[in-house]
Amino acid sequence: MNYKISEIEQIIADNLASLGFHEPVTINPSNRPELGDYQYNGIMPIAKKNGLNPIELAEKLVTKLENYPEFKSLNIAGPGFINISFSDKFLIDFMNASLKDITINYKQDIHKTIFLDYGGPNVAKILHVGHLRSANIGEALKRLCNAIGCHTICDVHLGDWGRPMGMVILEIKTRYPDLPYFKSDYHGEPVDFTITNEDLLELYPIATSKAKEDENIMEEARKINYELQNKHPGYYALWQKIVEVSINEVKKLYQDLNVSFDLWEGESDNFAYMDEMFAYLYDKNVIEESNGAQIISVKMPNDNKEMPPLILVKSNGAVSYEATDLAAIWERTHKFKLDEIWYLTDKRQELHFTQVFRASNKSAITNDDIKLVFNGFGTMNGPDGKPFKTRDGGVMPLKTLLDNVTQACEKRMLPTITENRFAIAKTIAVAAIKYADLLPYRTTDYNFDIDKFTDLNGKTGTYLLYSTVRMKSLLNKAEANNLSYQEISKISTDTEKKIILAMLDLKRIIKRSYENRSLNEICEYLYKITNLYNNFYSENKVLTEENEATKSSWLALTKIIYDNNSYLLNILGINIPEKM
RNA sequence: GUUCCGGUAGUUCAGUUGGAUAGAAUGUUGGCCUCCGACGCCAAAGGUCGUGAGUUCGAAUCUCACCCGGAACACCA
Repeated sequence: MNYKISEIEQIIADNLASLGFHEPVTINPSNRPELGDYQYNGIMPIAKKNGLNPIELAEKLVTKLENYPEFKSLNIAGPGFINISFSDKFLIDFMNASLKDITINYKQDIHKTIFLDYGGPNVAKILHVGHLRSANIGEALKRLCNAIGCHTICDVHLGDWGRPMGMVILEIKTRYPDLPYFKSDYHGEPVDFTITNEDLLELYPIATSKAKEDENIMEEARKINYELQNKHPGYYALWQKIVEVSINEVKKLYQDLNVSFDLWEGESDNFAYMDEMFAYLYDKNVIEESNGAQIISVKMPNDNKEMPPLILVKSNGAVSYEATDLAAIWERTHKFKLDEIWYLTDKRQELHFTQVFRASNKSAITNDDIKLVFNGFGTMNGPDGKPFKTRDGGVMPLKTLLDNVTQACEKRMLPTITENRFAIAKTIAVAAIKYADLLPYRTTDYNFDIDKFTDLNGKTGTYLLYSTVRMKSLLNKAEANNLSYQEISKISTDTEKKIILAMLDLKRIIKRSYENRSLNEICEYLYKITNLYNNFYSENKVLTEENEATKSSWLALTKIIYDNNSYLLNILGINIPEKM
């Protein structure tokens, strides 16, 4: 017997075809649960298109479907809705298949190679709260892609190139003019000079404000940057040191947040392909000169708004970051065989990426065979709805945020937990932050509210962890008492049925999340199924249940929901502590 | 000014191909611990879906106009 929704849909499509109607069929969970488990709404459009009475058509279809053992009942309601109730056998088979292999609820028939560009930290600058969403959403999307069966390549896309680098080097030069890096006879020898991340964080704002105030200093920084880009030995060696220090610091924080990358490339790596790309672009004859700048016009005939050109080289001769992003596409498509490239940045950068994508297509760096996808996300604001700031008006470091939430979580932990207490608090804090960040639809702005996020009640990461840890605790107790469970053999209560129907809906949720490139539905789903299970948990006592078949079915159910929650939380990049 | 995004319960947000009685969290009120972790569970109240028109069997969803909020709009990245 079949146990998948897609197979049910195929049965309906086949029977519809035998009536002469060749239409794709999708069925959805019923919004009138008292009438059925699922509903098929497709009869009405078909009847309309063919000038038929929808009720009569529905009756013909139902007559053909009635004998399938997958269905318990089928009924027609209203203008032609077909309400479907599944047989217990169908539901039980489905659950036992999930018990054997939870991934059947995730894998889709999609096998693409997707390159993800997220993270985007800047060298010599602090990782602040504005960097959270790119890393968090990007990481979760990567895991989602892998769960459905796609191959991913992830690049952190480090901001390690450009004028700020010149400013920082200039500031170091001002402070330590005698360093060998700045001597004309320097050729890359090792230098006994250490600089810490704290030094860099202190240097950067000073360097940028000095340059802003004094045009001479700015000019000097520009010059250093120009020489750096042409691999001036001293500047280049110093720059490498700065990058290394920065990366090590950033990696630590990403590790705390369960964020990882396959590639730690930066704009400097893209820059290495610049000459090659420019030669190609000139050959393609897409570059024009305008007001002293080198541009690519990216207007299209159907545009109903102004589309400014993509600036490759500014009028002062400096290469723009648009060119860097185009070079990144060049590099990636030359190095890898890709189906899609996904960008995770603030949605305010949409125009920029539209320009870059158009330039890429216009110059045939990419064609229809590679899809460039901009996944803009909303901004995280403070509780007042304005851009998130610290009390004194500065940007809040991501680490400070994590520390604050960790402290708040620690206070709420059971006092009896002394072992690894701080590490557990951090795990909970990461869950609280990540879940709250992934809960709204990707493009929605949201307010960061530390009290709300660390609240233990409601739709929070804390609630999910608590509930999941409790499931695990139950399973551990069962194991300690040598209670075995092989499969679900019966459905005893309404709540169990609701849980099973929610499980049945998972594959659709996963697919929609992938298509929308947003984790919000997965977050909602996790809350829903966890709440349903908690409902079941408070209504029934599993371990003391006297009927053996009921007890083992309930344990198997618990195991499935635990496995599933673990799998879903893992997609969100959230770890589950042993205790909390 | 042009373009895009948003306006749904007191508050924060979901809302599928146009589908039946618009959902959840929080807050409010009231219940539930002899028993697997009460950091839990249940119930109730709470809505002119920004406004007005149109399309049709049927609109929060599609079209048009308007009101309000936010963002982007050539050399900052």
